[in-house]
Amino acid sequence: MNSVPPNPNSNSTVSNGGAAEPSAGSAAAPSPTFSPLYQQIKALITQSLQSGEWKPGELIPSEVELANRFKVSQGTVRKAIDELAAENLVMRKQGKGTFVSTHHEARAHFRFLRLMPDEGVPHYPESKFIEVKRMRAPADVARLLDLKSGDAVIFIKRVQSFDSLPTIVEELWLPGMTFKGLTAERLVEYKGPMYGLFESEFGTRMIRATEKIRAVCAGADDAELLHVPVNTPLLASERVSFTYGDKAVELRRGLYSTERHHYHNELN
Amino acid sequence: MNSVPPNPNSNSTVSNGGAAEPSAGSAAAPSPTFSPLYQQIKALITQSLQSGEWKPGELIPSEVELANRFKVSQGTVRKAIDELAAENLVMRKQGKGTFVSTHHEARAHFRFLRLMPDEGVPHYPESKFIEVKRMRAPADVARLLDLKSGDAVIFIKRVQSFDSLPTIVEELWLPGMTFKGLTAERLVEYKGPMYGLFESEFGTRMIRATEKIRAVCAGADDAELLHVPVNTPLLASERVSFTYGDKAVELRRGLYSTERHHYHNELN
DNA sequence: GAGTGGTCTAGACCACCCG
DNA sequence: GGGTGGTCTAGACCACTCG
Repeated sequence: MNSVPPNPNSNSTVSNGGAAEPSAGSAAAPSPTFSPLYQQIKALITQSLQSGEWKPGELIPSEVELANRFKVSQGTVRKAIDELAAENLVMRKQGKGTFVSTHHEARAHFRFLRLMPDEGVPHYPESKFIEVKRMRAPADVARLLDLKSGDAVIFIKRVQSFDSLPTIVEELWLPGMTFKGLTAERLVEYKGPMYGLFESEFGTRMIRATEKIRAVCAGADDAELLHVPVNTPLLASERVSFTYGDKAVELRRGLYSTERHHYHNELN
Repeated sequence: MNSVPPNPNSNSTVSNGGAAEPSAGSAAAPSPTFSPLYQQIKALITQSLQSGEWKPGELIPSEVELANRFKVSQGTVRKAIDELAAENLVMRKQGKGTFVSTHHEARAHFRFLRLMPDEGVPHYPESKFIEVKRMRAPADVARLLDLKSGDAVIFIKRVQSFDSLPTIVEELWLPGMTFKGLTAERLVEYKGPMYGLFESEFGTRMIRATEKIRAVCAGADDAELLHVPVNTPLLASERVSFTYGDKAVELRRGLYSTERHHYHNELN
């Protein structure tokens, strides 16, 4: 019994401190910056996602294939993919394979849209665009998007309606660099969530976002757009969305009418 | 090579459809209700948590010990504990062991309190209790807490202040059954988050919650309590909190002043 | 039946903590 | 130095999908 091969830590493309030489038992400090193998694999897979080697909606190579490619065991790439799945970058489907997540799916639509109807089933709103223009980033926008004040940004203002009832008025700022060529026409003709368009047309996938929410009173303009009396209380949300590498690529300020809807949240 | 023992699926306390008999290869349908071993282990561990065999803050048995107890491999209990840790029921500490999570820790305090200061570091507010009484559950409260209308509930109203500035006014309803003996005195003298008291004194641990958020205008009473003008816009939150077994054990309705604070959320 | 993800095991070794 | 969680491997088998 117990005659397993010495497990030479399978040298490979990736490693920690030392290059190879796993033989002796007491040499080389345990590497001050220790990073597990599966984290390195995860980073490599993430790179392939970011670079577009595997596009949203597509099937990525199987676990065994990736294990061979990276010269590690299947269990290790498995753990890497587990984390990517937990972060919604990838979706596993037993018997079929692992797919790159996409914002073109019913499942993804309510990951960022948290406004739910008080009654009835959630559904996606229709958009009406009020304004789309290129401009220079104001100081506050520049700061949140990690740009320089005065850098080119695209500004979008729209109203979203559920069952023809205007409920959300939103202003968006996007880095001009990243969204070169985004036009009002393209926005209007596009059906489905805006993040789907960003992903398909500009190769920019929203990964996560942070949101700050307040209560405010409706001003005259917004009251008119939302068909509510002036001074109606509204939810005000400020959202910054991030793509790969924690890069901020969208600032979105929304006003939500909460007459027939509420902001839904799960605390875990 | 390749002379591993036949892996008799190690019969055990737990199992799926068939009792044992893992020998033949083609008998017994693959059990219509298949539940992985690690899920069964997870359920068993959860039972021990719920029953109080291991109390909040305490060390639970080591992975190898649990593996022996349940007659499974360490890897299997590991996967079970992984999920419990992901659900915040348990906390792993390398080199020390696995501990039952508790609401008495700085880490846990902001899991349910999402109101953050616009500037400065988050800290926990001071409470001032306005009212504590036993009453019969109104219909809407009964429905949300899964009680019968008229069942005994405890009603609590309090104001919470950050740096002596009143910011939150909250009304809570708790099932009288679960929180027998909860008094105003006990609440007042207790320092720290209320969920800590619930856990220590009543053996009821809050696991998760759902929240619905709206914008409203301050009425006269609430405006006075929060030191804001009447009709100031406020965030209104309705939270239902759950303990083990998805049992609702708290209804909390809060009004938040968002002059100097905001509701913070992460979208993943 | 072949391929993919999902489960389970057994064993080795590593990083971390503490007495 | 011994215990605990954390990583990694290798291999077997299961559940699911699809042609």
